[in-house]
Amino acid sequence: MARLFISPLGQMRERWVMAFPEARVVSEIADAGDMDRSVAGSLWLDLSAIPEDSRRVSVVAAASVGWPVVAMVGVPEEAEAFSLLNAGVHGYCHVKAAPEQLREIALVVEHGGLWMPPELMQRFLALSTRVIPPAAPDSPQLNDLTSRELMVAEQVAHGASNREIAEALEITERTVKAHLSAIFEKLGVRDRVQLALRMNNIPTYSTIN
Amino acid sequence: MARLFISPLGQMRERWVMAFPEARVVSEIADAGDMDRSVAGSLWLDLSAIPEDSRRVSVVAAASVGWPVVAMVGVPEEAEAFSLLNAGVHGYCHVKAAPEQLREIALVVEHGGLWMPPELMQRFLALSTRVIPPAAPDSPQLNDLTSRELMVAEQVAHGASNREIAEALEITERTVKAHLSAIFEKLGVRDRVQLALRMNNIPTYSTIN
DNA sequence: GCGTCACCTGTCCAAAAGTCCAATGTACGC
DNA sequence: GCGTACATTGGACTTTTGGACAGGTGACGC
Repeated sequence: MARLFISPLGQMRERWVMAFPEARVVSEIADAGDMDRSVAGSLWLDLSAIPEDSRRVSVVAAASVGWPVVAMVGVPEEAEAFSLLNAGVHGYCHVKAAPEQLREIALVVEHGGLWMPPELMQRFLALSTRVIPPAAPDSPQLNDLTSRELMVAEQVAHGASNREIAEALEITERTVKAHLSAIFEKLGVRDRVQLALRMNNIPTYSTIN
Repeated sequence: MARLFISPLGQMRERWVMAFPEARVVSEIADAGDMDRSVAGSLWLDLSAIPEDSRRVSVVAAASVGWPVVAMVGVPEEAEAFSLLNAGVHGYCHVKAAPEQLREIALVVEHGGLWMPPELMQRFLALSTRVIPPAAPDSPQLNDLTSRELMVAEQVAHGASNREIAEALEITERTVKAHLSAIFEKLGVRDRVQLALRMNNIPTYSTIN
């Protein structure tokens, strides 16, 4: 199993060597061209010295290699973690992670898994229902809506005004309001904002409290 | 490393034995009470024979044991995968997965990772920006907002009314409106619904067209 | 000191959103 | 046929929202 570290400094940190004595290191992704892609392995990106706004492009470039990519940062942060996952990383950890942990992470990502610090993982799982595509809403109560009501609700879920909905469905604005009142009642929300959030599987204050 | 299978049939499938000759099996989660929790291990839930609507509770019960849980289903399906992840599973696979794959999955989840079929994983990562919590939005334009404006925007993102925001921030409803006007202007949205969607990284008609 | 900006507030006004009560037509099952 | 659910609309009304115009404070840099 081959491990390639990419660090602007161009040299291995002590911990990395302890975890993977045989690993190689380059200072830029472009320098990785000569590696043997026929063997399995993983790519380890040191992002700690790279400015926030160019991290994502580095990740995308690294991901194009084909090996799973682990992003290492100075301070793991929720929003960034999700952003980088979106860019294609399979691992996200502290740049000063202990050797045993590095090996653990390698094990996970090299076998098709996703790894991030436990707190982040927990948070990520808790929020995962949000990624459910709008086409497949999970709220059982939505079945209570009539077909027409559902059409109106979907428009609201996309930010449409009453007038726009009326035009789209070729009915009166008055009728839109009637449908909306029925929808609010059935779903237990109080206005279109909460409806929009509900339709997109996003919790609101009223659903929390 | 201990593996415990939970299957309504109460017996191991051939593939499971091939993957983990030493694994145990029980027919219900409640029957797992006598196991030794001091050693590390994983829980494998056979959900193929359990009706859709009670799968989630089974998972929650299993997750409470403390070991990582792998859910095995007849037909892996996107929406269900995300729902079960939310319920706490760390693995989601086909109930008829090959022994080598089962071992791979075990390796991943037992080392803190998340495993699901590659297609689902890819889809999941692609959608992951959606889970970005409102507290840490990724839209660059949000940096233009002042701290106070951001507070108001976040409240709206959770479905709060002007009155509620005013109370929460201890300011006048009038001031809330002033902040909102500034927010609409800066973010280029026209009303609170679109703001709420924007804050949650959900596209609206106006952002599409 | 002076300009700028964030922050806060006020009044007035108009539009949008939402509710209550009531009515009509249509489709469908028993 | 009759009851029920649905879709549609109207009138009248209240509440919420958002914009226009105007003004106050305090912090901070030059």
